[in-house]
Amino acid sequence: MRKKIATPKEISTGEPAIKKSRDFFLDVYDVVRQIPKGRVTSYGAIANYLGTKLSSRMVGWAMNGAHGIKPKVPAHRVVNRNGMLTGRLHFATPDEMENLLKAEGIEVKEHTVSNFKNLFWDPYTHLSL
DNA sequence: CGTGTGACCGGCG
DNA sequence: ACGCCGGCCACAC
Repeated sequence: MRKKIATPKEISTGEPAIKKSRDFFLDVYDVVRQIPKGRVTSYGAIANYLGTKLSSRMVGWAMNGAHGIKPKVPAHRVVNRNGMLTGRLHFATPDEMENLLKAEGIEVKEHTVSNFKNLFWDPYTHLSL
């Protein structure tokens, strides 16, 4: 079930979306949407699940366009390998990401998810190929 | 079509 | 522990 979604450019410019989206983006969004509430995962884990574990940066790029698209993409549940909220500055406000996580019962200190190890949700494991 | 950049990651000194 | 470097690949210029 993959529909056409806009690229970060198209979204940021408020374009009609739907043009030449990459399946990669869609796959990323699908995975992110499946992250259970109260759990988090990393860019690398998603990339790994999609078979392109060396392209974790693309996951971040995809998140860049995950804003305001529908269905909602819980981008706040994606952090880097250390549990750090590296993408927080890309949200409406610098605290948005942190607040969303806290609202789900996740403790955040110093821009880092506490007990990240336990809350980590690996799509490669849970969505078994 | 070449170059630079990035919400990353793993490896190496 | 810490910092640097290379790889990946889509996109903007």
